[in-house]
Amino acid sequence: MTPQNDGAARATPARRPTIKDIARRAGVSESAVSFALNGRPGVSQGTRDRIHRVAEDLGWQPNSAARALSGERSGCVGLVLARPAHTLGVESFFLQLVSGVQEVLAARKVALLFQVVEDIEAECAVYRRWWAEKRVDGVLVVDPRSDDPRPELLDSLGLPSVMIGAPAEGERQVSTVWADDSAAMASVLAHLYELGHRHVVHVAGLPGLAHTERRINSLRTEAGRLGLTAIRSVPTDYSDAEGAEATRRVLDSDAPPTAIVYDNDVMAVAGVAVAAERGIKVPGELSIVAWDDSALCRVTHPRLTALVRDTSGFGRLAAEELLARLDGGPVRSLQAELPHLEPRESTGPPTSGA
Amino acid sequence: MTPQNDGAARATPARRPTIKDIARRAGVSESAVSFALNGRPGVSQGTRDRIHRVAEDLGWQPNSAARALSGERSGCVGLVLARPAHTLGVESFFLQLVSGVQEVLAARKVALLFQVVEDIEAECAVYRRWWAEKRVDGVLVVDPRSDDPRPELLDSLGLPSVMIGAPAEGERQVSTVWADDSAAMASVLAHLYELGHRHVVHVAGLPGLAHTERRINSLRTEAGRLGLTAIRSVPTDYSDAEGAEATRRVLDSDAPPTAIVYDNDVMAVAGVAVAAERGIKVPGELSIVAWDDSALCRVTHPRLTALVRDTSGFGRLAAEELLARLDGGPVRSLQAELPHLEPRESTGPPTSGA
DNA sequence: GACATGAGCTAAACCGCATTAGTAGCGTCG
DNA sequence: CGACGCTACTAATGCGGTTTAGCTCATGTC
Repeated sequence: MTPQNDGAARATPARRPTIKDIARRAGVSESAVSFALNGRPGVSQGTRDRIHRVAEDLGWQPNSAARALSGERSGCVGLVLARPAHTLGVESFFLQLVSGVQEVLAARKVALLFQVVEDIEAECAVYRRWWAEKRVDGVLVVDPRSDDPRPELLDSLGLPSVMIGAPAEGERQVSTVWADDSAAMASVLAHLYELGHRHVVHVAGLPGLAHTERRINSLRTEAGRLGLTAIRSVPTDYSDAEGAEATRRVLDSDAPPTAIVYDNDVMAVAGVAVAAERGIKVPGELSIVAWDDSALCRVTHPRLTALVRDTSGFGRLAAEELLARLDGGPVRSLQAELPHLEPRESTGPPTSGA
Repeated sequence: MTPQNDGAARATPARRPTIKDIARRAGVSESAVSFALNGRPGVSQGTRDRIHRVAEDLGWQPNSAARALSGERSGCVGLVLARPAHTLGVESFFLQLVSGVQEVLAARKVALLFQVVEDIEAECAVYRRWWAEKRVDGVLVVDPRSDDPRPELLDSLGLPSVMIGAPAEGERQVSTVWADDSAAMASVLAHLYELGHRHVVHVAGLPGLAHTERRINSLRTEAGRLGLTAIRSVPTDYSDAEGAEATRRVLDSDAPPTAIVYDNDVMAVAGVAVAAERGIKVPGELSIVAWDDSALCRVTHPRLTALVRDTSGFGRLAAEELLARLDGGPVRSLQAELPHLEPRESTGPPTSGA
């Protein structure tokens, strides 16, 4: 079509304008342009306006590399997701989180560098590389663990960072944004208790994750407070397969529970499927609660009672905190809005008390 | 803990080594270092080895900004996802795609810039900005539309790009990586036809999307070939809500279908829920096929017959093509492996032929 | 022995911007 | 009226690489 493009050759459609071009057109020096465009003093209002007009005309945008090289900032923040590829299943949490993050970052013209890796070692390697390459100004860290090597690493690299999901441990230079899983678990158990459930099983997520531990501990504490003994948590890897397997195991036990709380939506749905397989009525014979709401929970039959969080709000909060850190703000620990329980059709009074 | 860190102040943990440091330590000029580290001629093997050793010792990594500024490349490619925030529901497709993309990019030390925006106008604005800022070397474009403004824009910007999902339209300098939706739809219809279905409804996705159009057209063509008349497609926005709504409508019609093909997994699951609501047996009275497999399809009861694609393989292919373009390769149109149908429990012969 | 050749290296320019250190012009003050 | 300070600007430098031009020395050639 375009005759000058013979195969591999790429056209050079329009040279990017630089401040030099602006300087020439406005009849001033490059420094004056730089001052004007960055709102620094040293230029008269008239000249400033003229420079802005010319820049606008030319459609100038700062070359991010040049800015990163001379200034401090790269204008990027990073997010690494460490998950074995096969685990990247149905997980609405992430895209929602990221969309919240973007909302805040985009407004400040900060880009998000995203990387998916296999495991936490690879994740640490990415941080090191990004740091060495000076590719990012800071990072958002997800899936905090109970014995997490990342805060120390990030601290030693001096890479500003925000942990998403768990309150700080130790005295690291790492902000945290978290939701109160303990209180949330308490509210779930209270809901089930009020309905009359005395025997509840918690199908938990990965044991290494900090929020898993907190949910498990909270469940134990609250059960003690209510005088319940037939309460326990069983660990899984969050997959539908293990969720189903755990469900079968607890239903097969001598004293099956009257309610199950699942640590994510996928496992909860898998649990419903197991119940359906066996002809167990939900919520008549078994009540089910999903931690984290999603389309999934509204799509099954019966629709699932779920713990709703404002995930994208969570992302916004985290991004704001990271930007604040980059601007020299203090290390903080921020708490997101408390999740609330959305009762739907999968929970009800047990038919026969234990 | 660390006494020198008083609040906002960030520590400077270790200066990043530069080629200057390497040059000094190796007793050569900076240019020699650059030549050696980039495998260019002009340095003896001995010196080259020495330089490499020193670089290794110092843990040197090229500063991405500096490299971007002097060289051509920024070492980043971009991916923009245009979705209204509330649509970011259960969608395994993306994370899987991205994980495949990363696998290839990471091996070449190319970073992925990721952005979620509201709509396609915002998406175009992001491309313009990235181009002007010289932030990315190329982009991956998803969700091709039947009348898509993006290829023209990217072409005019001279931004190397790969469209994921649809074959090229027109003569743009844009590579495409796509799956044969037409053939896939034909195989789905053949499967249902063999089982005895003569009345099939296709609950389609967004009408504007190119692959939606191709599926619809293929369905019509194939139905014609098989002599079927009671075949149609109904459009939706991919959400579980519209999927359920469409299901109710077609089941309420005068001549309800014996099988429904859904354009994604979420809607298929919603369809199963609607059937359950009404006591319609799946697959006895209604067969259901989901386009795109996911944990979701294996988690419901009955488990869904689904069209399986190697999504992360798709991502790998796209990333490889983009890297090839960046290396000056020609614009190509690559076809991914044909999706295959995975029969599970949601399809079977209809109880009474139409 | 004069000269071309090429390998191996260095010096210097450059990428686009930010920033620091001037400098010219001008009003003010003692 | 010269010292001083202020405003509005320019020149120069640096960020960390890549790249081009040039320089030196050994070797080969007729």
